[in-house]
Amino acid sequence: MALSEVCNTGLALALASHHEKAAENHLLQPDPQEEKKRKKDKDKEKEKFSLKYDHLFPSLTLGPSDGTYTDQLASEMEEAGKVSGESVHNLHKRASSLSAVSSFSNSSEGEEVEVEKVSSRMSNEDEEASPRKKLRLTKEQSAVLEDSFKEHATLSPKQKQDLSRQLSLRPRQVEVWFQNRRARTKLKQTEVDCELLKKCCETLTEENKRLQKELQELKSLKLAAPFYMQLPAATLTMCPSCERICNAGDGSSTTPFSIVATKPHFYNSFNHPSAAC
DNA sequence: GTAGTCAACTAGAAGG
DNA sequence: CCTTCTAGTTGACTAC
Repeated sequence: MALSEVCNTGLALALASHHEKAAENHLLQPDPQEEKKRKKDKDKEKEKFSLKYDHLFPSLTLGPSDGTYTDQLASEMEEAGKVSGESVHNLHKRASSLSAVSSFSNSSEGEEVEVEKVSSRMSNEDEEASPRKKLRLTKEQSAVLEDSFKEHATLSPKQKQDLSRQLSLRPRQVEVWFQNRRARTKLKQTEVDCELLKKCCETLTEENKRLQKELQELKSLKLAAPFYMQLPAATLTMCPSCERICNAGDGSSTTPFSIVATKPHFYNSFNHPSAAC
């Protein structure tokens, strides 16, 4: 989008309006450089994570132990809940209160390892005992989610189920990932829009300065040569963009700046923000 | 120590 | 009423 287009829209940015959602996906393909950096960081992170927690995996992989399978339980209960009409949220709470275990996977050299860890989804009374731990999605999980997000920024229940199965995540985790991803996308778009507005503002400020200067010049010209004063005021107007004097009755302007030239003479801070600068 | 990132959470609105 | 969404927040973790 050209800067001039932004400016000509009256600077009105309907951020994240529904009709923009589709466009967002195209606008916000991850910056390759940033993506590289992120990958690098994630690799580092993964390596460290593996080193840090690998020793825990065997004991954590044991599954139900004293806690049963919260993930499966939650998912199964979620499925059942759809039938019975019970809220998923409550089901997760119930599942979590039954067992403080959730699963995540960590890949090591392409090998997917299923682990169980202390759940981040605790009931209030459990929270004190074991505070939530940070779950990091693996590179593969993130990649699959990203791919899916590129196709659809929102999830259908079926897609959610499919992804959760494919990635060994709870449907809720997939859902949350998409929510956060949309939020990040929107934030990024807002930043881009802010930059555009900033540039637009700078341009308009410059234009305003130029016009002020021009006005001063014209005033001094008027004092020096009062020729124009002798003509009826209503017949003369100054076109601020093409820097020439023209007749107000003559609508056939040939200036390339037709927008400015056709409605040039009334500036206010509403439709010309720079005038307020 | 602190700023940044991100998964997970909550509250409230919208839509069915 | 339930589900799903956004906006804002929290807390774990990392990099500097």
